[in-house]
Amino acid sequence: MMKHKLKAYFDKYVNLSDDELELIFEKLEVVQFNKKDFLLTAGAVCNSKYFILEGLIRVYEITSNGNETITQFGVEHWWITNLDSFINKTPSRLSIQALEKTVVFAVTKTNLDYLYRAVPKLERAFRIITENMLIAIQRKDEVYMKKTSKERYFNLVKSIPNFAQRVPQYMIASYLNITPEYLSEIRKNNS
Amino acid sequence: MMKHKLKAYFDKYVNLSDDELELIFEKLEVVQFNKKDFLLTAGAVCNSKYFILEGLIRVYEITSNGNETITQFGVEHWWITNLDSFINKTPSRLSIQALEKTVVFAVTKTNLDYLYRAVPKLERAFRIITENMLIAIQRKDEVYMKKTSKERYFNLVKSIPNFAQRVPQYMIASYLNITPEYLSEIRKNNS
DNA sequence: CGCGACGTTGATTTGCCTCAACGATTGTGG
DNA sequence: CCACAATCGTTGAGGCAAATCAACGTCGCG
Repeated sequence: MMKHKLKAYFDKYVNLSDDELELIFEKLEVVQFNKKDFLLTAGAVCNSKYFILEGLIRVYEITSNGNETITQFGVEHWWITNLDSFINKTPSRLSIQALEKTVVFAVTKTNLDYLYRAVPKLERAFRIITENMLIAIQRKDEVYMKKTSKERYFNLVKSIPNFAQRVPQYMIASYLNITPEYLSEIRKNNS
Repeated sequence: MMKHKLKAYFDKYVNLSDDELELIFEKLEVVQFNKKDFLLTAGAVCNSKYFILEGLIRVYEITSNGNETITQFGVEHWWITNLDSFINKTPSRLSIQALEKTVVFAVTKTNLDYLYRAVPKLERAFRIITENMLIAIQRKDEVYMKKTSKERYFNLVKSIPNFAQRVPQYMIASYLNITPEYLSEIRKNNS
């Protein structure tokens, strides 16, 4: 059941009483998205954080020269949002879209700010979660700044189960910052 | 005075009472580093976070093929640490070094964990600070993933005052992930 | 069935690297 | 305080990874 999943997740960071868990649960909304549905469309302000219960999403941007570049994929148990837009209430240049049928907890900024005050332990949990995201992004940067396209590709497909099967190749290429043509060549020479 | 600077900084995030500020101040240490001194050497565990009061530092790594690559610069009012090593107590592959005479507040993990409990508002402050760092690194990634070397260079030098004067070119090149030779060419064609 | 989305292949171009050599500047020991 | 070495920046020749552009095969879906 949903509430149980939430408890199991937060237990990794803090110990919540049943009352605290209940408070949090009341302020979350379970939302289901179908394939190709948008969690956020470019131009809008990102008003929610999403915790992915199941499914797969992508975060992407249409660049000035008109082609889309994917900045992030999200899978089960990841928090996804446009943090910049969420915090600063600025219009998002990024869009967030479901690539499969996806179920999330959505929490609005208003509700989250309320919860931080009502359940101080949540502040701690998100301090730690955010730190972990920072570490993850720094590790990713190490790979993406210093490694070749080939290494980045194999690093990615082995980090998410069945990734190459779940996502079209041109999206993987976009995320890796290489052209679909070149990714095709990489795959040909290594299979 | 040092304590005043600290108060002004945290006031941006939370309102601390004089008592709370005093508690925090007691657990910080003011440390001065001379040019070329190390705040952290590769192989050691990173036991402190550093808040730069004045000066300039670099974070860098010696890669497997023997040359150094700079992953971060830090200037006044930035928090610097190897977060991965700091949190997980793993040996750091990164080194942190002063590029100018640099004065910092240093806070150990033990003291910071103590302070989170003694001053819950600090948890909030660092939740927000960490979120801001995440936003900053995401913005940096946008530039570094999608832009040419030339664009990255001019983006960097205009973001930190006098940066090109304070840091040798080969370090800037390293941070930008280009060779010193190529940076030289970029500069020749655009001045 | 036909159309659009996706992947592949090949020819050409380009951004950036490698290697080597050479000024200019800095700093340090005699 | 000078001399020499080390550090730093520049220039040029040649090479490679990856992009661009264009064309074509294939598959799934309306």
